[in-house]
Amino acid sequence: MKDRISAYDVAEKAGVSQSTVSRVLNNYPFMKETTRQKVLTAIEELGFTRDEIARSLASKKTRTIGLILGDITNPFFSESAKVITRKAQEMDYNVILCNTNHSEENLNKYIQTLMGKRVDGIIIASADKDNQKIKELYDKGFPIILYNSIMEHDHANYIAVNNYKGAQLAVEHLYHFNHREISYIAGPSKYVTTHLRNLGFKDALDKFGLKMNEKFIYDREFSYDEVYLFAKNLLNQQIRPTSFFASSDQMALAVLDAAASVGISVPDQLSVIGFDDIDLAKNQFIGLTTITQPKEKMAMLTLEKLVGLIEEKEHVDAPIQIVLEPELISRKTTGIYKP
Amino acid sequence: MKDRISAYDVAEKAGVSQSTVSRVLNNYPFMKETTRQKVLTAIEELGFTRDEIARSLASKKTRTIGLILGDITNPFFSESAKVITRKAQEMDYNVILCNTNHSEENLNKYIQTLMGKRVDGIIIASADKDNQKIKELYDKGFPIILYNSIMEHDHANYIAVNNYKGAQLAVEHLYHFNHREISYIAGPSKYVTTHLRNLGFKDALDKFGLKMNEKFIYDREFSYDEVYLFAKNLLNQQIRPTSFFASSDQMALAVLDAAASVGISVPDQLSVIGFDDIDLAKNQFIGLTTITQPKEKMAMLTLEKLVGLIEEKEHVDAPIQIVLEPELISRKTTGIYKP
DNA sequence: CTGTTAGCGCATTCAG
DNA sequence: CTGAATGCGCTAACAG
Repeated sequence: MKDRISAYDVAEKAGVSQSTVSRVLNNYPFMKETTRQKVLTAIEELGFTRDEIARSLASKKTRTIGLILGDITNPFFSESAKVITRKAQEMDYNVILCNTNHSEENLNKYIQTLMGKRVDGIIIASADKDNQKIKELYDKGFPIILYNSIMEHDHANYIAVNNYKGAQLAVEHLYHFNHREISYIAGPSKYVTTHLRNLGFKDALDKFGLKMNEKFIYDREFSYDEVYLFAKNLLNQQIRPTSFFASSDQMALAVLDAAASVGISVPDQLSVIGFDDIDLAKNQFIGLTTITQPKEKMAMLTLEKLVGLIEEKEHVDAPIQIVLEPELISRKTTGIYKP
Repeated sequence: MKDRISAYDVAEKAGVSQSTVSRVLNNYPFMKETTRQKVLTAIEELGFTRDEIARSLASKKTRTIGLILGDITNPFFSESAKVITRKAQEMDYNVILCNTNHSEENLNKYIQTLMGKRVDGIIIASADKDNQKIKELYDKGFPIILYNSIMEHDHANYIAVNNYKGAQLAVEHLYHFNHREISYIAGPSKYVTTHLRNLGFKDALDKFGLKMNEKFIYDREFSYDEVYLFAKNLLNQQIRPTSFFASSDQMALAVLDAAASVGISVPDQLSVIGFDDIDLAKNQFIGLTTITQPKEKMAMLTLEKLVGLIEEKEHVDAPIQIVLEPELISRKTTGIYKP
């Protein structure tokens, strides 16, 4: 690889100073049009592109944001990431993608790395509720927003759905379909979002005078394989639930997988409801009943707010905390229970 | 935000020079252990983290690679991205994710941006077969590898499956299941990979003495909605195919969606086979018959080779061109055709 | 309107 | 084994 062409080379060729080159690169308005053109043609002829690294060092801005998420293969995350990266491109930002596999150790490591890379801001889509690094950054005034994640403490910006209500909607739906034995794939309560869903689930049960069967509750890690095994095992018991509420569509898919593996048909013998409304849920071959999260809107909002924090980080008086409303979409995987 | 702590601050606190701090940061071996400790504790106490931007400028390495792909919501890409990012983290590289939505304009823009950001290398997972920028970069000796993408010309490194054979396997399978009317969701021939699959498809047809019905071929963009509409329309005709071969599982899903929408049951009335073997294909609720790509292996290889190019880019004598073998996995969406 | 100058925070010679 | 000096390629005052 031959040596890079610098702004000095361009300056020399155009017969101007390097700072003039810098000015045209930055669209400085008060310039003689002829010199701008001279520089522009020199840039063209040399095939010059500016070194963003040097630019970042000098300007203290990288126009890069970090996006940390739990699992990019979960459509909820990839669909969100798609919106965020598109929007970012429109706003002239790049995104560094970090996949934690739901491990807090990875999360902290990635935060560290991203800070080292001097990103202008960070979006975190899977944060443990008591993570200290996030709190520290927030308190320092660093632009950081949680996407569908909430902290125990109030030291954070977040944009999320009303998870409590979402869970209630799910239980209501199942109850009205005559289900009394509901298995709940909750996920670990180290996330506030799942914690809130758990609360919503329990309160809804109470409301309908239903008792909770601890054996029907899965509260371990978000792992497709583990949930699959859990569901399969449950479905093989004498006394088994008539329905499942999974706190993500991905996990609902694992339940469907398990049901198919033991020959239980959905929705005739088992109802399944998810959470997220991933694109696949709409697929009529599957038709997953689920709770919508307004992903697109959430993702757009998150990026807009983040860029807002980055570009005018004066008034960080109150945290940004937005909660959107979920909705139930009934499709083919839930049906009326007939004993 | 208070001012950053620099290596000078650390140096001062430790009573050494900045270059010494730099040495411990870079694990320079020939140092007095006591000074190293002094520096280390100073770093600890100050909570110093080095500025990777400055480091990059000085060292001319960013330890960042660009990953350009067509659509992160297509599981084939997100599953590949997951492997690549994990592997990258292990090798101490970061990845900037770029989503082109299959537009060459975006592709070129992203390549430009990434070069500006001084990434050490680029992986491209959706490249138009005659893209000039890729050729230029390759010819300059810049580390760049195509992932499951091939160029018309030979100026490129790539790692891909034998797409030609994959398509043949699919047709063979369908043929042995008595299907004679096969619709093929090909995708645009601007990609060599799809072009090769098209060839494989046609040759297999010839081999079995089958005629190709042009109306059964979809050769436009990879768009879920368009494929859905195409398939739905076809399935509503008097004369309709008895089977579909889709050149990605994502598109196969669109076909299943369309079939469900018109009440055609799979595999009784219609067989569907995909390509990629995304995780979801294994889901027994769906059970998509498909052609495997050894994603994991391909992704690992790609990153290893790329890092190889980056870190020892002396012997770039011959291009890296690796072709892996696909395999057919028969599941539930294909069955024997009974007229 | 444009040139000069001084950093940005490190890595990297070169001395010692 | 360690310090001083220089520069990576650009931005951002400050002059003029």
